[in-house]
Amino acid sequence: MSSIEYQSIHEYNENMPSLRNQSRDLLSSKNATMTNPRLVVLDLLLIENRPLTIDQVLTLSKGKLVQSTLYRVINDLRDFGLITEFTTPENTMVIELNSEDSNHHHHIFCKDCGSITDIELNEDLESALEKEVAKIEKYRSISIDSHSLELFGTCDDCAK
Amino acid sequence: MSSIEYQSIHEYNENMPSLRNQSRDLLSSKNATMTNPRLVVLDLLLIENRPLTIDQVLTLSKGKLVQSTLYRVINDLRDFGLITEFTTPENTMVIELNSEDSNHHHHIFCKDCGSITDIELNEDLESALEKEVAKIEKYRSISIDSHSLELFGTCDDCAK
DNA sequence: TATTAATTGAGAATAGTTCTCATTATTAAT
DNA sequence: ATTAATAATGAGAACTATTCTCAATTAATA
Repeated sequence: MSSIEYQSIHEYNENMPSLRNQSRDLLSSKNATMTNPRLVVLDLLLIENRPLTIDQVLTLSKGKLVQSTLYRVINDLRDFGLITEFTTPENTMVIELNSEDSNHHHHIFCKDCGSITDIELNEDLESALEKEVAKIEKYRSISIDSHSLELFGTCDDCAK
Repeated sequence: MSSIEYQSIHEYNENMPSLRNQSRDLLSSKNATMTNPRLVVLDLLLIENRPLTIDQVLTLSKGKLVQSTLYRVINDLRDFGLITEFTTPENTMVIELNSEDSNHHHHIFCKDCGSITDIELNEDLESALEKEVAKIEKYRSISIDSHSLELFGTCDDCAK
């Protein structure tokens, strides 16, 4: 994986009032204790606005996070319902903010640089998919809670 | 995960001539050296006819496989193109036979017992999906090699 | 059957994640 | 504001899944 993923166009520090307030709001909406590591993780997810791997979070936070704390904080934030956790095809853990307005979406994985991009299917296809899932449920007498479409390929930057 | 996954209705042993011959044929079709661990893994995938986790393979092989050898054999068989490797939502490695006649398919994961079931989408939906993927490729200027739909839920047995 | 090349078995090494527990920070109540 | 009670952190140990190492074994080739 190239190092491009570890760079950010944003210069993050903890003195960005509106950012920090958004993170505070997220924690207080869940009645969660407001601690620094939690705020740092939320700040990063808010400012980057994309799924991040553990390594990316550690790198982007520039030594402000202890690894064991990060893992614990991720589990906490997931339990609060603030983030979602998933893994790449190469089995790397990725976290993503559950924003209020974010619709159901899927992911594209670039096999070269490891970047992960959110995509939404067009409405017709998504509803066709849901109908098909309903059919499968009925036909197999199983109950399906959720589905996820993963696309694997090469992103534009890496194709060059 | 319940232990039901580790049981099999098949009584496997190495003296099943047609089974063993199928495994031999698979290896020779790839000009691969014919060793016992490789044959045991292929035998199991053939007789079980479903995706298997590492633990399932170890258990079903009843001590005939050494763990480090199993991992190496899995990598070999994958490199030969005989099996495919993927992971469950809980990050467990799963292997599956690449049978000649197996079409493109997807997986249902039961979150209770961990069973994995193959499904095929109906043709119309699969082709709609492919068209949508082509659109995404064009629109995002990326190239997509493959896609996978994962369904998460509870299987009939576990729903009881 | 002998020689060469490939694979195995057993355990050590590694990487990713979770656990432990004493210390520190946060919250709630005064 | 201060204090007491509760919760979370930091640092490293422990654990788990996977890969690596290498001498011994097995398979393929001539």
